[in-house]
Amino acid sequence: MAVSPSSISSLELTISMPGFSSSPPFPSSDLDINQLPSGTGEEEWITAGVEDEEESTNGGPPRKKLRLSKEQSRLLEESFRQHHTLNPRQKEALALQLKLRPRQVEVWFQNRRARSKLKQTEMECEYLKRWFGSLTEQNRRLQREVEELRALKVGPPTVMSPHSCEPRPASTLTMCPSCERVTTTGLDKGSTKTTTTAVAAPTTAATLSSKVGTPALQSRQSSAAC
DNA sequence: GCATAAAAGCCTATTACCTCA
DNA sequence: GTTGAGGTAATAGGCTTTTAT
Repeated sequence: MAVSPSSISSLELTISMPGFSSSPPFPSSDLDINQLPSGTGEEEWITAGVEDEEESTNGGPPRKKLRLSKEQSRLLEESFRQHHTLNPRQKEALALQLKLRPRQVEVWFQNRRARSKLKQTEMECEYLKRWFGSLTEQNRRLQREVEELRALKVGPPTVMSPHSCEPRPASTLTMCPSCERVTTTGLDKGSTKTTTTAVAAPTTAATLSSKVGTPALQSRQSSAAC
């Protein structure tokens, strides 16, 4: 599974496979994530309120939550568009540029990847729902069609067999009960042609089916046994 | 070369905090 | 002023891959 990160936008809906380069995590004993970076500039730190005093009296640092500035967010997004993962150098450079700690940049990228994936999953879910709906509709239509054909009760066209000189059906339409596909049995000895009526899956579905078995794919796989 | 432990890096789930209606 | 929902920074734990022995 490969993805070209360079072509991915911030809300890209392709599957992202993370790269394998990032910096080692900074243990909290080495670097307190809530500690203000030296020379802090643009980021906005918010103190949490009442409990802070209790914590600070207990020896712990007051809890603070970082709010990234618009400019920091913009730069991070821009960077994310170029790479979904950062190698240690990139992370270091970005952290320096943003006046953040590398760990914070790393965390931001992790969360950003998670958000991307969530968004993608939601859209895939929507897509599959719609696809299912259209397949159901098509199935209904085809079943109606079959019923109508049966209702006609017209005998199939006959031809003369070259061997027995007896009339026999030119072809017979049958439907597989499990996969509900129409099978045409022709004249030739043992020639059974299966007519595929599957809906052509759009590109997105093709992408999906590479990850999970789509209904069409599963249908195709199951009907292979017919 | 093979086995194994440690390190590194990522993902996922969750928490904690903030903002806003 | 209070409350609940939503957004997001940060944490914890687990898994996979890489590296050193």
